Formats: sequence, structure tokens, C-alpha cells
Amino acid sequence: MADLQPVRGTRDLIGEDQRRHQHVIDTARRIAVSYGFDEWSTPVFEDTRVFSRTLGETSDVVMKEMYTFDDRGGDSVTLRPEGTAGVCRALVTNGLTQSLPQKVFYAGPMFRYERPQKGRYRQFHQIGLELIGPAEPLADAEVIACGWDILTALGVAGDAVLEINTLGDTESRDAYRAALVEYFTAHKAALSKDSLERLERNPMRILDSKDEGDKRIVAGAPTIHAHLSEAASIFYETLKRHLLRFAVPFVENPQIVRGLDYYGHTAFEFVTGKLGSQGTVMAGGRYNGLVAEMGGPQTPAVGWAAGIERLGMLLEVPPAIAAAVAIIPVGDAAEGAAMDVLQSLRHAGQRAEMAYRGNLKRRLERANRIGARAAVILGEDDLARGVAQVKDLGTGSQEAVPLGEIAAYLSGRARPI
RNA sequence: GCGGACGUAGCUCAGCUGGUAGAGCGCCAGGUUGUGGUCUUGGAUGUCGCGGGUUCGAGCCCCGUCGUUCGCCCCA
Repeated sequence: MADLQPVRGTRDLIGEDQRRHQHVIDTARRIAVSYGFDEWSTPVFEDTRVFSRTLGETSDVVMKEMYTFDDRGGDSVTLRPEGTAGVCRALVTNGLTQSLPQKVFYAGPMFRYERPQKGRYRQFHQIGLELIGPAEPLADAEVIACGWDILTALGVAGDAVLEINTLGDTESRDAYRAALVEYFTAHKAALSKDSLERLERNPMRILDSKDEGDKRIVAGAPTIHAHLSEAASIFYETLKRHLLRFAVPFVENPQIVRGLDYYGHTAFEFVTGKLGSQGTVMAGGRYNGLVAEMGGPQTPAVGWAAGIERLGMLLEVPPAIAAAVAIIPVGDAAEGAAMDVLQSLRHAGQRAEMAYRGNLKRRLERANRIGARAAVILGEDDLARGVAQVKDLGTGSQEAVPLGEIAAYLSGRARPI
């Protein structure tokens, strides 16, 4: 066993892992583009204030889970724990608050210092969407529909359920929080120890407690709907109507909550039962207050993020790599011609490989091992006639093909081999 | 930060109440010096995660530690 191991919570993406990862990104990007989203890449580390300004006061735990350090110049920087803050910072610093709406897609690594679990790493990867500018519920519906289409294209939508809720506007939420505190205080004796702490710190979190006793109490808790202002209620009803129109199936889950104050109105999660307790595969909501907290003007926005590792684990069939053509010269004199064929195939867009050494048997074995669909065998007597043997490794049949026609032969037939 | 399970060959794992390591797959070579997949013969490979302890003797028992994993907490 090697002395040097990857740092706890990090891992290498190699072979099938990498292909799953890349397939998730490629699929999401393609569909996001069809919705008009444009890809942004923002730095993986930012001035610590980019995150502390929006997250810092609300929960001190958040600070403990961030990778924060002083750089050589003495500035505090932080590896980004999520994507939205950086996008909002970039929006403001690039003056794009003057050019709304902005429809942003991103993909990349995020960092959180926490205990690794299934599909949950210290360096993990997310894809995400941010639709910044529109205040209309149609924007929420588009963002959700795009997420749904991505899950569908990945083949994981069948396992996932979209759960939606509204957090209302500020007045609605304040009224609701007060009602919750009143209700749970009345049931204080039956609450779990964890939830008693939540009651002090973050009462809405009791709603998604995993404790069985808590769940019974939560079942009788008031929902936000009685406390919604008329505007908030209309917003939510309109969103649901739009989702029906987009044919995105959903269930309402009044227990979905968000910890931070800049969230309001829409909150949603795509949940699967296939990943143990880490069942949320895509989560998002409306955050009308965040851009302002980043120093920009009051700007409505809605978005989601999804863990690439978790989505990759849900892919039923691992993405395949292109089948190769193996070029096999027999004898030193054939090597030059083999190199010509090799490049002609590559330049025609095919995956072509040539082993550097070994006899014919060994090279055919290797061709088999890399999953080659065909082998081009160049012997000296064939070369003298200007041909090579092209062997279909599936059927074993073999045919002499003029050297100049090999690329066309391998790609141009009705049933390419 | 807390709790359970697990660390043995490149991979998946076996290894009895303690007697100084095994299988399958893979890999390498031959049977077959210009024809792969199947078959067959042979071969290489381990600080048994690491450190300490008990013992005549530890892969096995004890303590510690690191890591993995499943949960809890948290979840921006």
C-alpha cells in the first residue's frame, strides 16, 4: 500500500468514475444551453467576506465547515463551499446588474470541511443554475423544469420526486416562525434533545428532524399556508400552475425549509430513496435578498445546485468510451505505413491506437483488452500490394483494403465496424 | 464533534478455539516466431493499515492511532 493517500474526503476520478462525472456535466450543460443559460466559471477561492457576509451571522457552524486561510499577503481567502455566492459577486463586480436577466450555468469543485458520507466529500462537485433578474414565478418554473429535464436526460428522474414548498415573503415567514415557536414550546416535553436546541436557534429546522418522536409532533404543526400574505399566496399558486403547464410532476412538502434569511418564496428539492440518508439530489429556491447583501442593488433571483457525485452514482449504465481501431504493423518495415494509417484515422475523427511493442498475438490481445472494434494489420507482403488487412474483432472476418481507403472503409459503411 | 461496522495480493474476498498466508479475477511467460476472445501449463506479487502490549508464538486477543464506510449533528 502506498504511503501517500488522498487527503480525507477527497478522491481521484479515474476511468468509470470520471466518465460518470463528465457525462453528468455534459448532459446538464447541453440542456441548460437549450434553456438559454450561459456558462460561467468563477474562481474556486474568494475573499472570505464573499461567504461570511451572506452566511456568517446566520450560523456559526457554517464558518467551521469552510476551508479558510490567510494567503501570503495576509488576506483571508476561502475555498468556495457553494456556487451561488461567487456568481452573485461576479454579477456585481462585472457590472452585470445593469444587464438583466442573467442566466448562469456553472459546474465545478466545492469544498466543505465535514465528515465524509455516502456521496458527500470534502472536495465535491456541483452543477448549478442561477436565473438572476426576474421576479416572476415563471422564472422559478423554468429553473425547476430545466432541472427536471436534466434529471430525465440522465435517466434518474424516475427515481426522484420533486418536492416544493413556499417560504413566503418576509412578513409571512416572521408570522409563521412565531406560530411555530408557540406550537413547539407547547410540546416541549416531547421534543428530542436536538430539537430543543433547534427551538432556540432555528425553529424551522425542527420540521425536517429525522427523530421519530419529533416527526409525530411535526405532523400536527401549523404549516406556513395559513400565514401567507396574499401576494405570497398568489406567487405560490402561480408557480404550481406553471409547473403543471410544463408537465413537471411535483408533490407539496410543507416541511422543506431554508436556514438563511435571503431565501423566500420558492423552495424545492429533488429527492431519491436510493442514496440512503443523503437523498437530496438537487436543491434550490428563490433568493431575492442575496445580490443586495453582496453589495449590489436589490435583485430577485432563483436557482438550484446539484451534487455531481450523487447524480453520477445514480446513472444506471456507465457512459461508454468510443471503441477504438487498433493498428498493428507486422515487422519493422511496416511501422512507417502503420503510423500513416494511424494519423489518417485520427484525423478522420476516429479513436485509433497502436501498441509500441509485442508480436501480432500480443497486440491483438491488447486490442481486445482496450475494447477495439477493429484491427488494421499491416504485413510486409500486404504493403507491397498497397493494402492492409482490416479485421472486424466482433465477427473475426477480415478483408484486404487499399491503404488510402481505410478511414472511409471503417466509418463509411452502412454498418460501420 | 458523536456512534456502529470494516482495513489481508492490483481488484473482490477466505483464513477455525492464536502455530510465522490462500482462492478467484487480473497480470507475466509458454503451448501457437502472421491472427485476438475459448482452452491449457507454468510464474511473480503481501511490512496482513500503522504503533505498542499479552504470549514460547499474533492476520487472529488487548490498547492506541490513521483510514474507509453507514448513520447522527449540520447542510450554504
